[in-house]
Amino acid sequence: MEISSHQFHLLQQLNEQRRQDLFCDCNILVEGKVFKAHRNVLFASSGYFKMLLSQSSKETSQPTTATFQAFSPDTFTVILDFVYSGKLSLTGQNVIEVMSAASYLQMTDVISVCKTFIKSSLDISEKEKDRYFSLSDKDVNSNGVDRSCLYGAGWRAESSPPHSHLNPDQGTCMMGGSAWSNFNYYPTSQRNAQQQLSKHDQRQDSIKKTRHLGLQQSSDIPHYKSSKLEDRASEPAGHVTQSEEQVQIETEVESPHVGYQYGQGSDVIPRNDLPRMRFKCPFCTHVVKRKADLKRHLRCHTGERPYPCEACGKRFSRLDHLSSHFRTIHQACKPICRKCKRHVTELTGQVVQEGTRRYRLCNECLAEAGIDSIRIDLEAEAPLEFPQEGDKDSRWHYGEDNRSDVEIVEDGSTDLVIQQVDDSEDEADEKEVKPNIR
DNA sequence: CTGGGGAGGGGGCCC
DNA sequence: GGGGCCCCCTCCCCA
Repeated sequence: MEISSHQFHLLQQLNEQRRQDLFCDCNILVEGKVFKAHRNVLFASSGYFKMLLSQSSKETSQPTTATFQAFSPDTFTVILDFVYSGKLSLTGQNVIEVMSAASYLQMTDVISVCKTFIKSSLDISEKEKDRYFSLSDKDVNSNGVDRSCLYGAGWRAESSPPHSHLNPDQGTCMMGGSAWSNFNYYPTSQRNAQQQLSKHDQRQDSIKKTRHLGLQQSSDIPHYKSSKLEDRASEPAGHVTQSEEQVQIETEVESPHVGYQYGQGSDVIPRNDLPRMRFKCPFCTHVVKRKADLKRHLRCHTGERPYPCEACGKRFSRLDHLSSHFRTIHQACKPICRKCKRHVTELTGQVVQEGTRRYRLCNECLAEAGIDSIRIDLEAEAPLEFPQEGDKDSRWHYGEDNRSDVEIVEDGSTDLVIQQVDDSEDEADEKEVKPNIR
């Protein structure tokens, strides 16, 4: 006989012990803030802690201490609360950093829920947009539902409120009906709600001279910087609370006389232009016309890099960037001498290979560099091309398990190979060989 | 320290 | 919707 409430109560007790600092044998230091927890619980919840605690399990008499700089204490609070309660408090502001931290801590369930949260936000985004245009749904966000979103993955004994189920694998995984809706179309609402500025946003700032919103990003996503976090936090005047903003937003939604606010008032998109710009990024102020473009744009927030180079292992967020990288770095497609920049042909130049990198040199520069005497590696003369679909034996194939964010170090000193330039063949390769992207 | 060039990355848009 | 190209910008390395 199984008592279903036992697990829930057990976790509740553990959480209580944590709060009272009872039997806590692990200290987690996050940016100076100390969290106390139980090794057993952390071990069972996180692949990272499992590995960490396995290694330090011999010294059980000493409390284990783990230090993190990759995410903020607030983010770790969300994670730890989830570990001890099965409830994940996601909001539009924290979802990226929580997902990033979960990735760091190897908590696949949390990652999965975050992804669902993001995905669902897009759906909501689209629906809300439709509502915006029709202006027929006067109930939009008028129910006062908190915009933060609570995901429960575990033992919720209570009956579930009428929320939509997003992820069956997460147990009673729920999300507030109109959560995020306001993040999707009304940039003014994001100004104060979001805390950090992504590199993307910074760039937008510099390019378009519009003041964009920040996005909270984890510091372990290298190309995001949080340097403007403080700037955001100290932004003066005009600051309104989220609830105050919500009122403003609702006013904007419901009043046909109010124009579409974009940015901080400096850029106002006339309502007539709205139908052309349909998809609003939930994390920043970026608006695109096509859903596919938004999907692509979102990768700059999620850090997702689904396209690995099978030659060097470097990963890219976009197929065309991978393709460009492969042509430039591994195929020596440019008929330009790397040294003197002159145009070279198969007669006037040769391809030089350094590790996985290939480039062209004219005969003069080859002779000047004194590398014309190096033997020609016959194997390296095989055309360097994107492997065909299913070509698992390709020399450039990097198996799924071998994928790594760590760039493979090229050995340019010993593996220098020269081969004849054959422009026609390269061009043929370019046309015929398509990237092997999965 | 600075300027130039290569590579990566993001957006727009066409096919 | 995906693939791909073009354009532009930033970052980084190197001379």
